[in-house]
Amino acid sequence: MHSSELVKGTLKTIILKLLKEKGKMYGYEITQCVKTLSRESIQLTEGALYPSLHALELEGTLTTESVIVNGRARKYYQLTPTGKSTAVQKIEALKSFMETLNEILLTDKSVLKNI
Amino acid sequence: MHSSELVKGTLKTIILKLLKEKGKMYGYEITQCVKTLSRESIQLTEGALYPSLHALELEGTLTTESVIVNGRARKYYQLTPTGKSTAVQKIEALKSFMETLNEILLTDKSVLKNI
DNA sequence: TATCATACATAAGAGTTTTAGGTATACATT
DNA sequence: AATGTATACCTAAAACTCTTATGTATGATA
Repeated sequence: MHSSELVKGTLKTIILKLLKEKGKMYGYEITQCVKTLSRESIQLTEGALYPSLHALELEGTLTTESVIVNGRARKYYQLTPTGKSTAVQKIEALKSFMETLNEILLTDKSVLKNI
Repeated sequence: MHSSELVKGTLKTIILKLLKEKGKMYGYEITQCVKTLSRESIQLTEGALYPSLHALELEGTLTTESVIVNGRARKYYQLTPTGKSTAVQKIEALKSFMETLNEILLTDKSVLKNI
């Protein structure tokens, strides 16, 4: 299981990535999807997920649509047009950050000697 | 410049990685080293760095040694024996998390359809 | 004699997550 | 019939960490 410390900074980007690919998803579906994709190593908590979704909605990144399926309420989230470009930007920013991190993690003693 | 949101979760691991490679470093040196290694894209703030260093010291991960160099005080930090294994674990955990993230970021519509 | 770089540090406020709890339906098992 | 599990939403207090702003001080440079 990955530490929640690490997941924190990437939560919004993960949500945006999934919505970008899938079109629309509901909260519970997002938790299950992340769980499956991460091979059970990321378990989003609802206390973190829902406030994030609501914040993204307030920012204008997402819109919602409530429907009843099998007698239960579901709230689908999908990207707005501006939300789509936000998603692209956030995803690129994360990739870029990961490249930087990789360089740091590959740094060894001999490289550091010259800095 | 990478968003501080992303740096947050990885700050301690970055510190531990540098100390593991370099043996001992002082606070200001860490900020400059990260700045250089990241090609100016990560600028650690002192308000985040020092509390983290102090926390790591309290946890028993680091020990400190104060010295005067060129008339100015410096406080060197280095890993304790347990700190070394903490560092190795944290670094491995970060690598593992990055692999998981990569898988998520590479996921496309067709893969999600089957989940 | 300013100003920049070096070097440490902290505190109030801001922001996010954790933890714990609440509500509710459908379905399978005991 | 009752219980448990999975589905599905949500929030609030407390905990945690960072940002922002500030403070102290020395050395070098313009």
